[in-house]
Amino acid sequence: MIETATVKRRGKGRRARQAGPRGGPAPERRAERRKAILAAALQEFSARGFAAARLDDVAVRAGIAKGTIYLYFQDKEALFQDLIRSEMGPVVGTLESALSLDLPTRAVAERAAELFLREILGTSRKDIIRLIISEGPRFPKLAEFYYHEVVARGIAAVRALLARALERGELRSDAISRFPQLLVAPGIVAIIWKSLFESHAPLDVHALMRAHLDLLFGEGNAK
Amino acid sequence: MIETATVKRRGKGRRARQAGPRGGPAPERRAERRKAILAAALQEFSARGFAAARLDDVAVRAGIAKGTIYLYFQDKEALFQDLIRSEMGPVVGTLESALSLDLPTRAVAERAAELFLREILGTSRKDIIRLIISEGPRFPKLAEFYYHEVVARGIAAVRALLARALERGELRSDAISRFPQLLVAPGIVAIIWKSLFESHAPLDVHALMRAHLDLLFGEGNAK
Amino acid sequence: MIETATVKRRGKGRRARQAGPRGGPAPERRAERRKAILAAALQEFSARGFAAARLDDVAVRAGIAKGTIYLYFQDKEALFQDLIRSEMGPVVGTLESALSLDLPTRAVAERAAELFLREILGTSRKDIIRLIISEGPRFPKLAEFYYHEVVARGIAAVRALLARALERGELRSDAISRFPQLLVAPGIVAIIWKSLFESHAPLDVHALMRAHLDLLFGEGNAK
Amino acid sequence: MIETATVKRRGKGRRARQAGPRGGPAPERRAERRKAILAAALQEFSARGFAAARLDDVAVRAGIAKGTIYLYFQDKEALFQDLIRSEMGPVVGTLESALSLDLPTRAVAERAAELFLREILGTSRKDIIRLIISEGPRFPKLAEFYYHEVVARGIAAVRALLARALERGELRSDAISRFPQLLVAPGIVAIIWKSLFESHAPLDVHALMRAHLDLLFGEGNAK
DNA sequence: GATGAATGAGGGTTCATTCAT
DNA sequence: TATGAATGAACCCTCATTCAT
Repeated sequence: MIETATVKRRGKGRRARQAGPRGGPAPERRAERRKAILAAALQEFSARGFAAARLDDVAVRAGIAKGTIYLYFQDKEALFQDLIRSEMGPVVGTLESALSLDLPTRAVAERAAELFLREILGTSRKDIIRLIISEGPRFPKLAEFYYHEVVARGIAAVRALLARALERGELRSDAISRFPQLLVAPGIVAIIWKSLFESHAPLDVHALMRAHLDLLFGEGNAK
Repeated sequence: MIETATVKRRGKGRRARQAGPRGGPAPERRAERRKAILAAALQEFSARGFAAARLDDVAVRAGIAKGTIYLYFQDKEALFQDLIRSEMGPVVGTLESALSLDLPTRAVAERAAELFLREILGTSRKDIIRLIISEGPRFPKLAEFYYHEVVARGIAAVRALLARALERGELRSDAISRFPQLLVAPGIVAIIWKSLFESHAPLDVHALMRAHLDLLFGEGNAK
Repeated sequence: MIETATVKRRGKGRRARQAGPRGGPAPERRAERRKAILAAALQEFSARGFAAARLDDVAVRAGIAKGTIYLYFQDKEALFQDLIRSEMGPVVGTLESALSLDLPTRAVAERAAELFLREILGTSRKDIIRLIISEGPRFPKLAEFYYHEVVARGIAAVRALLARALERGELRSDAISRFPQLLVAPGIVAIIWKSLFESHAPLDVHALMRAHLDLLFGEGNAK
Repeated sequence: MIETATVKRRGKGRRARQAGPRGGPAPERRAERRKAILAAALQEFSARGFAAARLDDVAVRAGIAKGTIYLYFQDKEALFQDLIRSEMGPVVGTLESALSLDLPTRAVAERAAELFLREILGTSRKDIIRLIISEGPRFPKLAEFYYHEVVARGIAAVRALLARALERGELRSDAISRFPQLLVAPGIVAIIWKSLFESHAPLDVHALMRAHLDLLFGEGNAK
């Protein structure tokens, strides 16, 4: 087949402008729009999934023209990935500091649970997590990012906390220390339940988390 | 018929024939093909997700022509829903009977865990579960079906088991009795972990499940 | 930037089917359609140029649906390139045999000129040549193909003819032998003239060619 | 105003301002910018063709903002047409005076050839000619302009020269007198060759032109 | 029934053109 | 005057669905 060096122009080369020369004519107008697009994208992506979401709808929801999206994001995929990253980045730090408080372990765990309820389950970040679960296998680099930036850091923080707890004799077993996934599992399941079954069988996530902690630490209340 | 919130392009007028006029030309040839299509569909859907999967690829994988799919399934959506239903139905019964065995509760739980590992995590059924998690919000009727046919029945069986266990004093608390989700959560997380992070951090699901049961029942082995 | 191995599916991989399994259900129906598309494409491309031509218009002109084009050609570029190749290939052979006739050189040249007038200037092939001139720089591989398959072969044939002519003393000089471009130049110019200026100043190409041959061979008539 | 057969999207209502209200804010700054834009446009148009060239790239190359182009030119098409006209105008005069020198005809022809090599083939004007060849059919008014302002004047000058040459017996035949295209043809072909085949088969245009003149005038050197 | 060529609506992306600053 | 962000019409290409064979 005859191939050419032609016509197909900008591959991933040209990227959405990051900041105009002299600072750009709209200093934080730009940031606002970017946020509006990300917010709209979150809604559309989480309502329809990556493939089925239409940038047309994202634009309408963001109150801009379709082409404008491309002034802020390379393409649909970059929009998706930027969305994931911008939403998840901030929480990890908060989580890490919550886990490193010098309090009785159960108390720390309860703070973390509250944090999860307030900052994740109660916000659109839960949708981000669903998106990662759903689309991760199709976006290996995104899964990798999420693993390194969120999961691995979270696991490390949990392990540090639990090592101390074990020393202090606050834990029944080293099970969650070896498998921090066990600590988080109910949170994940809560997210999934709420998005699939909430209308059929509402779940009292507060109570679920309390029961979970009771299992781990024995009954008791550190509040 | 299961309806969804998704948009349809062409009319839903004619439906896939359910049985040939005069008895059908191929008695169980028909069943074979149906299975081949479902198997192919499972692969494509779980590799790409519902929206991005192409019926063309399903057909190639099933070794048939594209149009043939429409002799067996109404449309792409029906294929997807039939797939979910045909795969998950059978397991529930097995699970129910495993949970109703008259053995020490820990032993029953271990059987159930083995069953999960063997029949779900070790097979393509884990992909079905991922698909439900991913696409459920877009297919409310499917989530409903899954809730009633799988989740609710599973919960009922677990509750029966645990009620007995509580009476017998085999459980530390009534936590999982009130929230059977806690029992299942590590299994869900294992499925997700394997599809997203296995290459970055392999997970020993056997050990994970054992640690989980240790937490619930205290250390010990009922085998 | 996060990259993925994702989503972007078929690059140039999947090619337009070349022939169905059992010969294809439409034996030469396929060839007919292909021709219809090529004919339509020729019109659109030569009327608007490669970039500005719309496949939509090609489809309408060919009497088919837009998507059908993609059953026959990989993409717009492949259609363009196939067009050039399918049109120019055949003529070269005819030209070569015309040039190798064992006749007085002037007679051979006149046959070639007639051939040019009849088979190129008088047909849509002149548009192909214009297209190559116009788009060649943007399609280097196409220019290469054209150079090797048409130009180089033409030059070789001309050189063979002229070498013989020089031996026989039929030529005034070895100028065109060294620069066969000189032989062809008026033909090229005629094509360009007709497409640009014909309406302002009609050109009698017959007379032009005769005058050209007179210059090369001295006045005389071999017919 | 030059009109074309091409489609316009937005209205042609407002035109590029030709001179600032109260005299214009920048006296010949304006001319400089105009030149910069034209130079940039030449590069982009000749590299990509009219349709595929992007005004964005023109602006970048000219070191201005995209919108600024519209302060100097009506629209893309006007820019293109102004480009052609501004580049070709000047040469014609030079050519005409070269052709009207009172020297032996062969000498005049050689001067003209040198002029062509130096002022056209050796500069970006050759790209202008390629552009006219390529886009002329889509811009009839441009072809008309080019015909009247360049071609017709060139032909007239050539005819005058050759009439004198015939009288003086310096020409073998009246062929080129009747068809001045024959005189120019090798130049055209050289332009095309260089843009298409130079990398495959370099062409010695000097030698080509000399051989051409030898054919017309018989061997000899008037220098 | 089975096939696969054909259809055509749809969506991502581009880019000429406008206009608020 | 100059800027460049914003617009939105277009266009290439895909793919679910149909239907003649």
